[in-house]
Amino acid sequence: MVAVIKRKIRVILADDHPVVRDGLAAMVNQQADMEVVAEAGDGEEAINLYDQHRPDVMVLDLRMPKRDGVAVVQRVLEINPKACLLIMTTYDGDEDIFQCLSQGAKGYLLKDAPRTEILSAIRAVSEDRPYTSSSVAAKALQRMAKPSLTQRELDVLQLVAQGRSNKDIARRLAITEGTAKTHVKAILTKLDAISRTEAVAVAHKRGMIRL
Amino acid sequence: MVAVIKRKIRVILADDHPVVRDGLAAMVNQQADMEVVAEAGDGEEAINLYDQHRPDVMVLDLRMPKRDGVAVVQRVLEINPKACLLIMTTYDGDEDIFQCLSQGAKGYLLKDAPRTEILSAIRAVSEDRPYTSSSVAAKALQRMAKPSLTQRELDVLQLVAQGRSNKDIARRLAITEGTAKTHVKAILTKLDAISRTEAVAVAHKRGMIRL
DNA sequence: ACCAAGCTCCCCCAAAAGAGGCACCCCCCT
DNA sequence: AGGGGGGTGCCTCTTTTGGGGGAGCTTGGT
Repeated sequence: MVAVIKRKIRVILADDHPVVRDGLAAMVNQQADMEVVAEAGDGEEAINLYDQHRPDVMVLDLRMPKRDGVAVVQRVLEINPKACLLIMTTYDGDEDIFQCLSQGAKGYLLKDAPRTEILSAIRAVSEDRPYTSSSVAAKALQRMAKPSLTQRELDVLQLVAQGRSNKDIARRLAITEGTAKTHVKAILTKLDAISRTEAVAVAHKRGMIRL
Repeated sequence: MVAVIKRKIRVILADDHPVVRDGLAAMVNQQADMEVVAEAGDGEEAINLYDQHRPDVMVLDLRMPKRDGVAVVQRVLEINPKACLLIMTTYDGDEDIFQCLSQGAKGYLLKDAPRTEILSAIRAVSEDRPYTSSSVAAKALQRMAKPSLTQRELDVLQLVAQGRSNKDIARRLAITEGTAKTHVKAILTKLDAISRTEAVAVAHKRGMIRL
């Protein structure tokens, strides 16, 4: 075996939990072929550090203070369209992952993934190969079949989830109660729910809303 | 300065995310006065490993597969009423932390706590001193004032959160619809909500239900 | 023994929600 | 020019919800 001289994969970690950053850093730095060059604790920092260091891979938590994963993906890809971004989240079924992936993130991981999977995902993404955990791939297919909500419907859904009445929703969105009801009806149909409360449950399970 | 010979604090880590365990393990093992003696990935394992190793401190994630934090606290305190348990969670406002603390857990931490806070919490708990992060202490006081739900009301609330109608809830709990309505009314009053959907939002925010 | 709390059931009544339908306008795409 | 989707508005009708009570029954504690 001839030792191949190769530059290490340079990694930035972005997660708001110091514990998680430590864990990832420990894992990464133990590998011969990769190293952590910076760590960010929120979205803003992640963007700044990406710009400074231009790493081979950035590992991004989907939910972060200041700017969430989606926003960071957008901004970083503006800075460098070839950026290799690996999204990491606690919850599968998070609607935002699809948004990230369709915007150009290269891979997606669950936080409860075993060490080996995390490391191989980083390697894959660093070579510009997409990596998607199988559970996410499965969900993506399921999702395709299901109708998606319009922006307006999402606005209404958000208020429904807060427990607002149709009348209240109408006032806040400056529309009539009848229109609010129309939107709610559309939401119920699309989410295959019988009542607004069930719609909220479904939407939450699919990660379409944050409570 | 005379070096004081002291046994290290023996720690067990229980968390379903390998990454988090790695992070905590790295932090703990870097300290001169503590060491990780075992790691558990779910509630069952945590209980078994506690029994085997009898550590000075067990750090417990509140949300774990098989058995959640509350159940583990209960069981471990049955095994050893003097056990020093440090609860760790992602979310503040999680109702279960109060249950854990009142059952005899010695401390509570948020996962986004800085390293120093985590380490000092472990040291405090190991000496049988309670450690409660200030944000939790504040919430505990607020909580005192608020009325608590009865078990039956929690049963109903759970079904309400799934979007079930009163009639449906009545069938599942083998009571009349009238009684279901009575419970729902009590829930609305106690949670200070106008509609069932708002009640679900409030309950979720307070961590009284899982969706 | 008694009272309080919790669970159960009942009444009436007003308000809200849900189902079904129709219609207009605007914008984008073919 | 035509078509489709999205947003808006309105109609009727039934069902569900929510608010106000009252009233037994058991259980646990004082």
